[in-house]
Amino acid sequence: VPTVTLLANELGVARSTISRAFTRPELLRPETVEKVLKAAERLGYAPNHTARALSTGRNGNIALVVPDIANPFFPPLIRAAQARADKADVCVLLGDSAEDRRQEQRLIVRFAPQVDGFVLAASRLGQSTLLSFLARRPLVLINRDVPGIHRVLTDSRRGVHEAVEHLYHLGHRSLAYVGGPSGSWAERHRRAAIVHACTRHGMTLTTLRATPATYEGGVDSVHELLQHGVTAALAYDDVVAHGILAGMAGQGVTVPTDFSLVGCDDILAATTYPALTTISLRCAEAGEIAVSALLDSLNGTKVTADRQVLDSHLVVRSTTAVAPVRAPALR
Amino acid sequence: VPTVTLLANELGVARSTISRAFTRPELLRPETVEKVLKAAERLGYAPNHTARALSTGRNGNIALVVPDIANPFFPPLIRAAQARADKADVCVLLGDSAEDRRQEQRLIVRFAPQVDGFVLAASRLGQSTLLSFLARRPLVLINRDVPGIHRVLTDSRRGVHEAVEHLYHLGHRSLAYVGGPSGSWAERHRRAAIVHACTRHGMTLTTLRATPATYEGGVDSVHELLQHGVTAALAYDDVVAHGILAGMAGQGVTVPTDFSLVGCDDILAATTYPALTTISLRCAEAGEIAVSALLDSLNGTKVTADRQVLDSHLVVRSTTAVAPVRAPALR
DNA sequence: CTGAAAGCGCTAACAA
DNA sequence: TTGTTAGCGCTTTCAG
Repeated sequence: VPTVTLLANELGVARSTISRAFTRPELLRPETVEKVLKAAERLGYAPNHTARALSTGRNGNIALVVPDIANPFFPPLIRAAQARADKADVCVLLGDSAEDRRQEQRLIVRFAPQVDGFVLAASRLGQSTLLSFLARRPLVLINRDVPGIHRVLTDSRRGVHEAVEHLYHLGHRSLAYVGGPSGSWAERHRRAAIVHACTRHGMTLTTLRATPATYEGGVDSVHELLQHGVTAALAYDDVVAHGILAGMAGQGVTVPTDFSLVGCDDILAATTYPALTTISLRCAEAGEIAVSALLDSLNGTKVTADRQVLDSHLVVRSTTAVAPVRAPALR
Repeated sequence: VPTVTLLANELGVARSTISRAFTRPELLRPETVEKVLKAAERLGYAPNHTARALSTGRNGNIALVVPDIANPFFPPLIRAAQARADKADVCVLLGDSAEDRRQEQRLIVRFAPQVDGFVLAASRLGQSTLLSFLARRPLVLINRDVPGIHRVLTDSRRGVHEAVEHLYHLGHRSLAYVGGPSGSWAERHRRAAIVHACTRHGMTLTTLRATPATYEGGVDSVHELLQHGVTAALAYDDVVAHGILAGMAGQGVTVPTDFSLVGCDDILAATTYPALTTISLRCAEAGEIAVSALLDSLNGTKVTADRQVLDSHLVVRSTTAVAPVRAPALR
């Protein structure tokens, strides 16, 4: 593996020149910089972050911890986060906490010595625990609202409002909310938004819960859903909605003719049939923004807001239609 | 922050003694170890991993590079890889090459100095490039078959064979293969397997290609697919199959009554409607095995095989049925 | 603008 | 069993 020394000997310059070409090129003559860079390219040289870390005290890594990589909500977020970090020449250590707070804590402790900061998505950790980590390392939260910690939140309120309004205009008057995990910030947030929107539109609201909040949980929830005599439902997220779609088909209920359904997150894009009407949540962007915020705080750039809220909007596709004359029931 | 030097001076011993107390305590007199540990505790000393890495050349990190995190094929693989690494107290640096070989190469070069080895999934890089990286760092490939490099391959042959047989028994005699990206190892492998299986069963085979190999590509391929007068299709992967399913529904073709469809990978589990008959490929396991192999080679444990092939099998769900009397056509 | 030299904190021969 | 002595690869004063 090539090092500064090798490169320096190769070019007949000092090691510091190599170093400067990468860290402070403005101190060098442009042609020198170019010469070094070209040689680096040719010999496959890249600065050793570990060595740099030892010398500067910063190691150019950040950690990203998510509850479940396999949940489709996260890959786009991870991807955007990684791409953003990459632009700043920062590497991402990825952790999957398996939705387990103990595991999450373990990962954080293990990552801590080799990262400059953390992005925690949908953290399950308690406020005080989080605050104690903040004392050690810069920290940015996604979809977890803890005062005092920089956080980026995907706010579904506007989208929920638009969805309820959309359904109202289609003639629906009774709506069900198929909720998700009781511990999650997103769930609390979403539930509150929908209660509010329904009150405002004078819609009857029934709430139930998909357990677990997965495709299967969605399928299973259909049984209960059909007993409530509602003509439409809003699901905790797209995955649950997708399950409901399948469950409905299994019950011979045609969506959207017999029943209207709205998802949340917009992560499945149009990959359901019929294509899912959903609340689009800019969740990939949340990953990018969180990383940017973390990077800023590492660079000492004073961050303006420490609570960044990302707006949402309704995307109408093909699972919502005019309310049926009679609500579908179990057959 | 206390360092070895500080601690050593404090205790009037050599720095190496401090070091040994933490890394090879069996070399020291127990009372010495205890003395050091107690002083460390008192002064709040903890070994600096970065410095240790620089000195030992091993930093307890590995890199995992995938072409696209958002492709549902990878999250389970990443998850399994991360879990396996975690067990060995090793951190995973994740890279997304965006299906771009230049980007892949960039990531590898950037990661190289801070990882002990690489796992490259579905690499797009040329053989010689790969071999040159191998010369620098241990390397394990997933679904890329390069002699001389340790690789783990998900072999779809058996599953393809079972699928063709299954369709044959259901009365199908003409089959289409909707292929994927021409550069990919999986595509070449799968295509060869299906050609072979069809020959063996005396089935007529038509091959086309979903471009791109995505849900949308699958949807789009339906138009061409219906012009070939086949009664069944095998898709490059589950994502393409999922698209075909939607495209068929859009064309008023009922699956499986009018048309039978088989996916590949088994990553969507049963989250399509109807639930997809598919070839199950143990791809998560591939991630775990690749990491294990890499870890073994880092520990100097001689690896037995350098070409690990994971078997596959057909999982019959609900998208295959008795062949229709007439092949469906465009309407 | 570039070179020389001194570490960053730790580990690992080699001695003693 | 413990100490001595070199570095690991990079950054960073300080000179030139």
